[in-house]
Amino acid sequence: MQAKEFQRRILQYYQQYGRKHLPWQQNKTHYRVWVSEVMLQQTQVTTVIPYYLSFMERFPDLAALATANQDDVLAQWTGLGYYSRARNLHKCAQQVHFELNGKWPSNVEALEQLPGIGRSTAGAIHSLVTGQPATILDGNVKRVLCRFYAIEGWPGKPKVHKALWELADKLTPAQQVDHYNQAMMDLGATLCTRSKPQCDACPVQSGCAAFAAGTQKNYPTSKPKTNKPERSAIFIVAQYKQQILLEKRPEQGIWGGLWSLPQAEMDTSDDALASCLGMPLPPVTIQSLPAFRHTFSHFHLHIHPRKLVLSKKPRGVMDSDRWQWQDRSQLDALGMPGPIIQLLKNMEPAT
DNA sequence: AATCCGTGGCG
DNA sequence: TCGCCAAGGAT
Repeated sequence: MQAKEFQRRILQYYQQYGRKHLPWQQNKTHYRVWVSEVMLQQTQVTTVIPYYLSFMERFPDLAALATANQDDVLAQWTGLGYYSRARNLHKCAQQVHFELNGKWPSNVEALEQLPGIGRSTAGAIHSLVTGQPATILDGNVKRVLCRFYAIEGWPGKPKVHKALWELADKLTPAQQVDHYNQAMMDLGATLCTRSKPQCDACPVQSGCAAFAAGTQKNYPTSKPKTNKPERSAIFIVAQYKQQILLEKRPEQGIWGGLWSLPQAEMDTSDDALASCLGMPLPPVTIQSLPAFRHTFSHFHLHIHPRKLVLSKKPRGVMDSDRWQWQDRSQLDALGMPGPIIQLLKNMEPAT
């Protein structure tokens, strides 16, 4: 099948079945499309929608986001994952608002220089907002292309990745690129799905190499397996009256920039727990709460909570701005990891 | 180039 | 219960 015919069918598919009523497809602006594209990185539409609506209510425009505190931005992102996206989103807003006078770059190359915007996201923003030509290559497009051309090899491999970009470039039309790109993502998300693809309804079935061979399920080639290591840590729930001691995590690393519980090595004794927080007084009680496991993108973490009920609020090390006592009823005001929120929510109220 | 970075849904 | 992976980018 020639590129022209492929494009014609994809555009026809868009007319009939393309998604046109997603929240970020209404009142299209750079700001609204950009926020949606970043939220949609590695994240499915149904997960994003409630976050997107809430985010737009809290930060209706670029100025609102650029002038907000990072804590407020991360609080909106809580539970969505990949928190560097939120930090970069905030940085990017500040750059465009303060350094570019609110004017978004008018070409893909300049868009790609902004924090959190890579090649595919830049192409998506540019094409979807302006309608001008730009290539995208997200997970949906990759899956469609891998099947259509029966491409062997995991798409994460640089060689395969490069080949996919070249094919994507070659197939992208000069006209109606916004419709074409949207349709390719819709096709991948609704018909050419990972499991049980609905090939009967596919507009490019007749040219699909995988369909012809009946090997749709073999594409894209899956990632080589690597076992995730198991890690364990003590999480300290230091409670004074109705307040919990929180520690802001460093920007780099897991849960970067979020407020979490102070951590300790597994072999830390109960006596050492209090002192490692610099507490002058021993806590009234130390109680072990049920451990649970949380899985990240690349390791498992066994969380062993220790509850320390304090009779007096300690002073000292916690005077730095990375420490904060937060009222239990106001935990959602800060960006916090989902599992930590759950842990604190499940805990019985203090006596 | 390979690794790091979350979470939820699915079979 | 568990492995897989989904609208990727940064280092």
